[in-house]
Amino acid sequence: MTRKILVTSALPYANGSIHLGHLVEYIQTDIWVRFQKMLPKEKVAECWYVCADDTHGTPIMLRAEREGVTPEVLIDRMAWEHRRDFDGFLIGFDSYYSTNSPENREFASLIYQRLKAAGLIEPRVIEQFYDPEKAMFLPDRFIKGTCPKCGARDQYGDSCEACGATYAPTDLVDPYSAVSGAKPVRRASEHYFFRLGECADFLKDWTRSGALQPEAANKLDEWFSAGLSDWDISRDAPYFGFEIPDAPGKYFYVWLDAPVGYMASFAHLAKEKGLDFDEYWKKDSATELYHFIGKDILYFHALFWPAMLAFSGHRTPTGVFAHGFLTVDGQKMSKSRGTFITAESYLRHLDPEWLRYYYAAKLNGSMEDVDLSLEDFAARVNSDLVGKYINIASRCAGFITKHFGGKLGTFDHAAAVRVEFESASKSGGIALAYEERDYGRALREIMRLADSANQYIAEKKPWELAKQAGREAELHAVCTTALTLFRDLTLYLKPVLPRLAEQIEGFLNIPPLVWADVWTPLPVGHAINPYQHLMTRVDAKKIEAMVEENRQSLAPAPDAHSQARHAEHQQHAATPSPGPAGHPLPPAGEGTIALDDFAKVELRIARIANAEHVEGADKLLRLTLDVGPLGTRTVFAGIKSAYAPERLVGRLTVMVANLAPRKMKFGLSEGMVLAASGDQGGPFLLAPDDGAEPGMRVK
RNA sequence: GGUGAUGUAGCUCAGUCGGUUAGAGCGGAGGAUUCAUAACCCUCAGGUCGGCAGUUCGAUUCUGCCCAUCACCA
Repeated sequence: MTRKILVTSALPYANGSIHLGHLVEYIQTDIWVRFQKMLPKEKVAECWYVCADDTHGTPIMLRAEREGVTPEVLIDRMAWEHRRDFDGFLIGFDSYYSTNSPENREFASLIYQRLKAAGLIEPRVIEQFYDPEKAMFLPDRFIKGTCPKCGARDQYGDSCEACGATYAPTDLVDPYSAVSGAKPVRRASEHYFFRLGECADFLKDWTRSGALQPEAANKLDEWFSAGLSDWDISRDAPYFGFEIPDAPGKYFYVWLDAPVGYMASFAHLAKEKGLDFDEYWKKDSATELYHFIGKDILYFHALFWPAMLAFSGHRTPTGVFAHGFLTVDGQKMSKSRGTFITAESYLRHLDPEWLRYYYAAKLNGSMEDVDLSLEDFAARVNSDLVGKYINIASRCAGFITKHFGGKLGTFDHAAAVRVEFESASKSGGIALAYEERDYGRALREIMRLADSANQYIAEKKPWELAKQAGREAELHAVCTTALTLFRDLTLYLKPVLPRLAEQIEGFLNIPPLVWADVWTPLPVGHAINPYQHLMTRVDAKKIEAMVEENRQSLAPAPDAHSQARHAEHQQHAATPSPGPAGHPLPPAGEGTIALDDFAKVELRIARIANAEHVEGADKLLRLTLDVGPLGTRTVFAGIKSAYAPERLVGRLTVMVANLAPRKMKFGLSEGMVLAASGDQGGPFLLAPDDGAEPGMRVK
């Protein structure tokens, strides 16, 4: 039977940059998809890989507000960044879309309405903390206070980092809003609940359908025996998301519409490619649907999501594949240790295929955590890829070019190594390992073959044959055979190393390699291109430089969840108040920064609408800045020594609009104005040329 | 605290549906070689298979307890 497959990776939240933890999943998924796409059409007719940015929720709303932009502007920028990072790591999405899309609104609403019609949505009044100053309800992570158990101050609303206790935000002693600092009040509001408990029988069956890894199924059993609680799927305005049909002021909780993004992204692809959406999503669809996720979001994908799908008349996932977290050198990723490494930063220093290979070598399809040991990483890439695999081509190609005009000869059928390669091909063990997501096993097998190929060369000693007259045919055959073996190894490695494989296809002058069941030598007389270096070794100094660049001694930022994705978790991960999370400082001690680094500073033209002395401050003036469409900001500027307030009112200057607000003795400062100073005096405020308008971006 | 996972050579990991000498790669030691970006090839390292107890003719592999690490507790 011909398979049609749809694959997803979890949607990264538009509140942070992609880092090496995220990449475990995207690389794992991408390898699997690339493998499927290499299979013959009779086996796998289609395999589509879709993903999207997860864009809704309170953290996005507040961050956008803090940066003085609309949420749409923020998520556009993040989507652009995410795409750039994924491209850099050769993640081959067929569609990368957004949950803030018309398709997503449509599907989320449809699913909701069907669940409602099925009697699975129940309104219920609940009491929550409300920030009277910001006029909004506060998610748990935006409430801080003193731990009721151990008395530690400034703990989050759901758990204490000091003693590990978990509790409800209402248990906190002296709670305050992390958004405004105000004391929250309790306020009642009607929420909509998805009656998950009603779906228990269905879910128990689905769990046993083989869609889950054994460890995951065990986990679900725990949840079943604890009893399934209903799920709060609505949030009150203000909220960045989709308003619930027929419920003004109520919005879908971001986690409701996030997985629906899989459908939206596929719908977007289907429209572009002329695919039949319903063939993939209708009830009892014959196609296969797989979700790659981190184990942290198993609850959403193994309970809520299948239930949402099933009870809204859709198909359910064929498989949910959960992976573990990433650790670096055996520990959680840490900003202070410099191991919280962003994708962007990695790419500035190192080759993406090195990481793809290393992760693949460590992945085995289970939920175990994956450790990136930086020392092991370099050793492994250097010895396996460069020393072992690439070396095969490097040591043989020269003879073909020099002695035989770049043309291949006959294949050495008598070689013992041939039997090994042939049986590896016939057994299908490598393919099975890929299919089962046990890439570590696949690579061990491939490297074992690479060892055999090197042994073959060592045994035949082509360099000696080359010196002996009359043995040209033998030399020709040995090198031809070795390059054929190299071609096979490349085929096997192609899902992991797509770019390198493409280069090698060019070098060997062959069409793109696909997964062939029967292993055949390259034809006699086939011309190859001269060998050029295919891969360099990892330089430990570059790793050090990368780690150094990511080290942030300041910002005692919470280490957070290494994998944190999606709103729920980002709420835990992100520092709600000051400081955009996930943005490394520019490289310290290096003379230059990348354009991207500069682009993070949002400079805007501001009109000084008012300026006044600050009571009790020697150096500060309180400026009220008109930033055009961004509204007005209060900024405290240390320019009192050089400017009388009345001289400033009405003039234009330049401000940093996305600087984290800073609480000062005299009030909140929401940015800074730019001024020059030096030995000759100052400060001197910057001013734009005529024509600049308040709110314009300075670039 | 509850639950789950993990704990095998210096490092990163396989493996054992209980059974004579527990494996690989890397690192390290020695040798060989020079085709290959010092790569490759051969040999070696002798690790109480986290600890304790139990089941068994026999356990690293099963059971229980303990310790350590990690994660989850919606």
